[in-house]
Amino acid sequence: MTSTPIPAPGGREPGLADLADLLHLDQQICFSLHAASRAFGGVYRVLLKDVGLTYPQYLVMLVLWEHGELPVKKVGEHLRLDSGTLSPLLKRLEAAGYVRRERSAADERSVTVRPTEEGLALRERAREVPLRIGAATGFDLDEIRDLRARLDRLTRALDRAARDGAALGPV
Amino acid sequence: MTSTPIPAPGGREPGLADLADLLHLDQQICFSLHAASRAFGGVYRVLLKDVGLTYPQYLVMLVLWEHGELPVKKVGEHLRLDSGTLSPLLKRLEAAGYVRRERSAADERSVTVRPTEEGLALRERAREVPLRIGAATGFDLDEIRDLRARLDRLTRALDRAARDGAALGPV
DNA sequence: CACAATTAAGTTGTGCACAATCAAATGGCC
DNA sequence: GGCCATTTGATTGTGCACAACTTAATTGTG
Repeated sequence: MTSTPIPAPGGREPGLADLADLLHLDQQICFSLHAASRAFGGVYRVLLKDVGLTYPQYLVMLVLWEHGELPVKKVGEHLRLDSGTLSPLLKRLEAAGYVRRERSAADERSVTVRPTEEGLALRERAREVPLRIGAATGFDLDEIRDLRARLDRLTRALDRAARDGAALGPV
Repeated sequence: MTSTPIPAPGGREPGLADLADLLHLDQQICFSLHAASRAFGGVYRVLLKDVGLTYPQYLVMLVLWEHGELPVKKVGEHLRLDSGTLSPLLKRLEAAGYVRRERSAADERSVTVRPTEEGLALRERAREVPLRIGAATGFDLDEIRDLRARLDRLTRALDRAARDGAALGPV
């Protein structure tokens, strides 16, 4: 199939001004996202310093607090991270005493990650983090919900595009 | 000042359900952003592979294509990156032949980054990237604009919170 | 049972992000 | 001029993200 640069959902043909705009907006939407993600990282870094976790480690602990005990594979599915990222991260969490990793008896390929007592206790110390993050955003609940929905839709579209590469092929 | 966990802009007192919700939404908004940012990275990785740039390198080249020649400091201001990130990145771009770095004669502390002919030629090869990214998002121009505005507002709020730490202090 | 294909983790290598630190150059101020 | 704070990059160290590869265990199939 040949290129349809932007399949305008409204069915409207983009004019020249829109196209010129897009060449900038492209830069800006990805950059805005990148910047927002790093800004979040900065706030989490401050908040989690006392707790003793990095932001990705915090995400892993959130998953474990909720599910209690999971194979590495499942943790990766929840967070969309692969073993190349999780293996060293989990080792650091284990070295810090927050989780234990054990080979599954049922399936020797699988490694089960389980929060320790200390890891569970960490939940208390991180209890206030969500509210402070919420306050730092300056967004109210509805705005957060709405933004989250848009981002998730965006992620699904991007994942789809990257997977089947349909929109990415030669123009 | 004491804590006002979420200063609801609507003036509405958040109920218990909202608060419980927030403890999850917090996780979800930061995670959604994180995921969207990485999803973008994946699409850019595919698109830029042929061009021979990583996504952050592409951002630097965008800045240089637009401004022609800048001190490292200015590049960092445009992208919110510090020298610890830019120095090795720029060295890789120089090794690839896309930029040249020269000490400024006027101020020996400053290093000027200038795209080479090859670096400028790269612009042609990256010309279609924005449209393909736009197509991959599945968003139309208005949606992109709107999302960008929200993200920028979020980034400003988070930066402010991280800087003066007002919202981050002990509750 | 034997053997190929698949799956789960781990390992290695590259690159980005950022804190902390350092060195050199500059500019203001007495 | 001499001194000190500031500015600008570079360097070092830690950690995340991901591609490519390896190893070991499991599953499927003839």
